Amino acid sequence: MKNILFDFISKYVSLSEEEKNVLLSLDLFHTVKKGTILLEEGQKSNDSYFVLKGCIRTYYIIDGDEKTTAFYTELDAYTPHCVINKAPSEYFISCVEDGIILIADENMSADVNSKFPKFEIMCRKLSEELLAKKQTDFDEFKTSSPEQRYLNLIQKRPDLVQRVPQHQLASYLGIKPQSLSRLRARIIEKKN
Amino acid sequence: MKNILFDFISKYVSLSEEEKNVLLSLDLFHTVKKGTILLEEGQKSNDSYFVLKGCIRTYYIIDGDEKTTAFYTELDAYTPHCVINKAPSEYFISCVEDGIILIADENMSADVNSKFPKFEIMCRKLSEELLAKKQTDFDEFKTSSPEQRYLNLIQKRPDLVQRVPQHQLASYLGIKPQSLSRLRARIIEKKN
DNA sequence: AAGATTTGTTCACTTAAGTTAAGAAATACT
DNA sequence: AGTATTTCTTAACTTAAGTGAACAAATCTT
Repeated sequence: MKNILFDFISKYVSLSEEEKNVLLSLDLFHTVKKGTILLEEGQKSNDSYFVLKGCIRTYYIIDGDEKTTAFYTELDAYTPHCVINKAPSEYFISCVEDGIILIADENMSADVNSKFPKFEIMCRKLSEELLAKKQTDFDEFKTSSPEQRYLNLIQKRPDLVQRVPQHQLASYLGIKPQSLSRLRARIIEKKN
Repeated sequence: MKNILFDFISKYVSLSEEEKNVLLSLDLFHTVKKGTILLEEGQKSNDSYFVLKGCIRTYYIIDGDEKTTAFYTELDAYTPHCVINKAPSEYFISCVEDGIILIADENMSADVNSKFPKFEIMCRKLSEELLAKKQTDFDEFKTSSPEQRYLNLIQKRPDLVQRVPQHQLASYLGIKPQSLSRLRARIIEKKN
């Protein structure tokens, strides 16, 4: 797990042994069980996540039912909105599978960032990159139909379709579970 | 214009006079005419934008017609994806109105960031904030209907509905111009 | 293993968006 | 000012998503 983390970091900055040891002294790694709720609606939090293994999802409860809006899997980093704006969370975060998650408290990060400017640089680069990518994903979503979005998902994140329940995928695609079922049947129909 | 910029920056870090002077020495401010194209599809660029006055939009050309996916107005900062991934742009950026735009070349930013860690911190905070907000906007988009999205837009960015052509708004809302017309008629109908 | 719950599919019906086309209104152009 | 172009609306028709319900399949639970 350490290696996975350091390999990831090395894409942004190169760490000395000392810096690596500082990170390892922080008790960042957590094993989580499927179904564990990491954050609840209404709750405040200072935790950012980095998925080493497994899958976590964010979901809202609107009119009584779940709307899943995002999945984070291996090597995905994620800071919830409530950490940034210091307000109660508007959504839940839970674990789709058993996994290993790195959890970094904001005070921790601030500490490390002020001691090692390298981390500050890494965080900036990573955020800039994720922001650009998020915007592109959003663009793609806006400019395509549910069917195109599903086909696109099969291409870009084929694992998700396997590891995540259909009804969660449906809201991730901005539609109802029944529509996803129908849409899939339609695609198979077209192939023949 | 200088004051607008420094007021904005002061929300993230406090600058010394020296640091302010460094910024002002960089020839960042540009007046732009409505219709000016800042970036074309296929083109490479290192420029980030900060809108002091006016409105810029990003749009794709898909099957021959424009799909507008984002608007940036007063105090919005924006770095195109092609700057981050060093690849040719997949979309255009153009000016919706006459305006004043701050344009920062990446070399410039790198220079300033390495001389003044404060800027690095500001960029990290700003990116983190924008990323969190973008995700929330995306969530909202996914979990609502075109009509809800339009009503939401009237609440949150009422200026946009005034200053931007309907057909650009339509693709921003993920629908066709005719559907936006119909949807607006439907809303007015409901009021009576 | 039996029963309960969650998950996924199908169907009939409703609602709204996509499509194509025509025309009105506003804006830009010379 | 008059013409051309762009922008916006309306309408009829098509297509696909939303809704509610029933059922099948898979998965917990005990």
